[in-house]
Amino acid sequence: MTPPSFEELQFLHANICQALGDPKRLLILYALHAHPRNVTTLADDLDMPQPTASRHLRVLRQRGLVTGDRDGPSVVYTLRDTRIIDVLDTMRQVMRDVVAQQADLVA
Amino acid sequence: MTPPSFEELQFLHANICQALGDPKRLLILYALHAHPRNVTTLADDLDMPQPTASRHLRVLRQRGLVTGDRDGPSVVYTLRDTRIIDVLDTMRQVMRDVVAQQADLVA
DNA sequence: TATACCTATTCGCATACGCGAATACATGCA
DNA sequence: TGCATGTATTCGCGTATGCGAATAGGTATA
Repeated sequence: MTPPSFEELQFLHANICQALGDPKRLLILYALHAHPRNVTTLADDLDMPQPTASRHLRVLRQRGLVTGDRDGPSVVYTLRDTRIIDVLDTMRQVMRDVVAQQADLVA
Repeated sequence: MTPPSFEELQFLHANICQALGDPKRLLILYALHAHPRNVTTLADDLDMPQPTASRHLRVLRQRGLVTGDRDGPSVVYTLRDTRIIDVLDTMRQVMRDVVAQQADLVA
């Protein structure tokens, strides 16, 4: 993959990185990866107020990371691209390695 | 990989995601991936003030994404884990696909 | 239309973040 | 010890972001 220009990195930040910039949104992404849900159910499952979940879902939807399909009175939200989960899992592994390496320095 | 708890996601956010939360830091990571550099050279190459580069490097260093090794009067910064670049490249591809899909909706 | 349910938005506030400018700190050499 | 080079930090400011609370909007059914 060719190295990105600063303009592309600005887009990347605005469209993806910024969306990953809140732990509750990460939690929502993993939850929707487990299975799609509407806002009320999601908010209840994740123990957060419905407006909070709705606001976070808007951020994720505007950036195309989740889709919302109306089903009668409710809107079912779905994770659009599972590569996002791959990305987050890789980050988790990197984080673990970093922590392990820092622990070695102390030992 | 087992699903993460909210606590782990808070750590992930604080240690990795937050570090990727500025386009200039993404630029720095790609630049150091190309080859290690000291702060002054990096700032000059990326056309940003030296204190700005130093501040961003501190964020990346504190989270273990880059390392700084002193070499005489200067400190050479190196990307610690190239999986970070893999992660960013995957994000770029996801972004491109999202944009392409949005373009299809208009066409 | 009226009602109930689900979803989205607005407002005010507090917090967090990045920057420019200036400056302090550290290292190596004469 | 001075001096030059390179690095890191502090301060004040403006901006961005998330939240709680309240409320507005939208959809289906009677």
